[in-house]
Amino acid sequence: MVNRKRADGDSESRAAARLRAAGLRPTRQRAALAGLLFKGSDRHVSAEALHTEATKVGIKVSLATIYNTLHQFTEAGLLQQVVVDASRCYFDTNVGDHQHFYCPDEETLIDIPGNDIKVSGWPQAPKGTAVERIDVIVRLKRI
Amino acid sequence: MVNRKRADGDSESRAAARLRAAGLRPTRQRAALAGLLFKGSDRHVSAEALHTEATKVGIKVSLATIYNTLHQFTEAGLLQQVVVDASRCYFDTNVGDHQHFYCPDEETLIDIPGNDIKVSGWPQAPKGTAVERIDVIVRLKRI
DNA sequence: TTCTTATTTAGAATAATTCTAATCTATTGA
DNA sequence: TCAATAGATTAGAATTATTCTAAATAAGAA
Repeated sequence: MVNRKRADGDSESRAAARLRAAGLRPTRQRAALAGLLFKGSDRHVSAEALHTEATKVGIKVSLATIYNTLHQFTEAGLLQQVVVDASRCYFDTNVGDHQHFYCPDEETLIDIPGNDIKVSGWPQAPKGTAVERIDVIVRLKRI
Repeated sequence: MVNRKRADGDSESRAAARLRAAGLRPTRQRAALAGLLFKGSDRHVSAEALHTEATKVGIKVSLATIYNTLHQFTEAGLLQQVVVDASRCYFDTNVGDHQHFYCPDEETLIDIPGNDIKVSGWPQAPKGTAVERIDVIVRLKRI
């Protein structure tokens, strides 16, 4: 019998390979969190929400490690930060070219494919700087 | 002789009229802060920075009032909030159609006129919602 | 194994913001 | 003009999200 703790052991070992490729030591916590984050379709998570979710499925991890991990993943290009309002920040597993709808009422983000939305005509970046990235938030209201 | 505390009494009384028009009682603190905010050209201020500035020019006002006032002004359409990263939020005296460059190194915002920059092609807003506003942050990096 | 170094952890510290309850002040109307 | 009242301001406590710290643990190399 294979040494395996859970049914999703596969997604964790895939995660481990992915971490190694990104230059991150695949520790138990990082592999487990990567397993959660990259298992299904794209997600937008807050640190607190991920901590709650991890705890719920039996991953023992501290909130400090959640923050460390989210930032390391972001550094490594596995995640992207989306800031929608003061002190409400999400980590997005979709790191491709895309933008977001934001519903303040439900505090949820919805992806807008980069192929759909276009930004054009910004002025030249100030001397000594270059454009790193362009973030668009299409803010919604309930009607 | 006219009853006037400072040379900028005029900008304060203009501010008072503006507050009244916005449905806000023109108290001493609000008039003084409006005087600071709307005197010159457009600005991007943080709560802390405005408090420091107010204190420096002799306006006696608590930080709580700064926050209250900035939010009330925003409600009233005199200011607009710009969120650039987790827990760094600015209030913008330019409430017209425009967007921003953001330099993370210097933590400064630069206006991009709405005539210059264009966003197009976003999908239909989800059922029951409408687009309230579109915010674009052109993030810069030092080169 | 054992060693070394990176990682994780609990809990303290920090920072920005909001809340609270008491005090004060602008406006209203007598 | 003045008192009443509703709204505004205040200091300081509370809250929230996040980061820091120093000790304990675990991964990878020898």
